[in-house]
Amino acid sequence: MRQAFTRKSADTRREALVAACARCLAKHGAQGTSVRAICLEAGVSPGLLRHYFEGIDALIAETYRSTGARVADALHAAVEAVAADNPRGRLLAFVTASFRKPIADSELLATWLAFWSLARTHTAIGKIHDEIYADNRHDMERFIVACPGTPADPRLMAVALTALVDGLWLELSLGNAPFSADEAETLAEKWLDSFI
Amino acid sequence: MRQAFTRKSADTRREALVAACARCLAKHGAQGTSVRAICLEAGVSPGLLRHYFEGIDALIAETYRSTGARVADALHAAVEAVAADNPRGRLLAFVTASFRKPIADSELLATWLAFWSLARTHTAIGKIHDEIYADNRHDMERFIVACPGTPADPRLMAVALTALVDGLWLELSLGNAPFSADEAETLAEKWLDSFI
DNA sequence: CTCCTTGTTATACAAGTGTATAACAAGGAT
DNA sequence: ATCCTTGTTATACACTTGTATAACAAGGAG
Repeated sequence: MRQAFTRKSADTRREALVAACARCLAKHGAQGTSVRAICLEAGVSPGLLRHYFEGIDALIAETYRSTGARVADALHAAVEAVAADNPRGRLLAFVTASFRKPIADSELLATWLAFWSLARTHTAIGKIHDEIYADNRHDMERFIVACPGTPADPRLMAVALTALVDGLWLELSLGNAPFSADEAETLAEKWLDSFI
Repeated sequence: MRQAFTRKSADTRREALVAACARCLAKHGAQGTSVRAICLEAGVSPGLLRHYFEGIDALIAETYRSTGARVADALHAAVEAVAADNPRGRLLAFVTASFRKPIADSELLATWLAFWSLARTHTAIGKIHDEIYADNRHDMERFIVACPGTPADPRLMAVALTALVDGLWLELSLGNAPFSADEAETLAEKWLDSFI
């Protein structure tokens, strides 16, 4: 006897598969993320994945794009919570959002680790990575130059601040970090005090 | 006909397997690192791995320890190249070594990504990670307090500097970074200027 | 109602995975 | 020389992997 199934539109299915892929990467990491695991998570048969995507790599690439957008949205939401006439507060909000949920999150890190691994070998995914990071750094730079007392080289400042935030985010998300989210926030603020 | 083989001591074989595992992780990433791939790399049959290690996870854990020690050695070698009466120069050497070979290296990053992935789920590997990072941060703190004009909270300073270095190292090693190793060095120096 | 398109499943397949096990070979002890 | 220990290989096994393919079912068009 065949399993009953509901017929859905292509877009809905693609989105559902991307979401399932993200959940899978988060739960089981890159190792445990297979066609079967993803489709089980999506409540769908393995064949359907290949009906909508060229292969599992294409689905992961799409998931990278989607996850990157979700992160960027969360960061911008944090910024929008601060008044427009407080550019320094907005920059600080953009930065410190990385130390709190939903950005600082063990499962998001697991997803990101999988992306980094693939970015190194798979050039298509490498391109997506470059885009996401270029966008992020561009945003960071924009928020930096919006502040009064803009430093001489905002590009380099954005590079440094991004690296600092990434490093702190990584350790917080890995767990067992020898510092708290509050301390990370303090450090970021101190950094701003000295350079901007 | 059986393949000719040379009989070796247990220690030699273990080290050879660890080295092969490291090369494998570097070349093919976590995905492509299997018992068979490692043993092919070591020029040894698959069964031998289980003769010396409880399983592939135990070998990877040992490889993590070994690679961590190799990195720490490289960092300390950079420090020792600077005169003992120049503590600030030694700290800077410790920091900037991460932006040069052999630390800033795409294949080392691939290895490290595999470790991070496993550290999240495998608690035994997580412990090794914590040890390695605690050691590194401890060294960093030691080089910081050795400088004249030690800041109020050297622990937090070490946290921040470690995060900055990690973030810059990560992007440099991933490739296509929008900044050079020289610029990373400049940024680290600027950081020292402001805080120490 | 019937046909036809197509979303969806079930099944099959070849290749790869970690591990278990027995046969083999090398070198020292007797 | 012979035995015995043990390092090492070859092979087998059960399981998972990504993918291909044919059967099936749902819903609209005629």
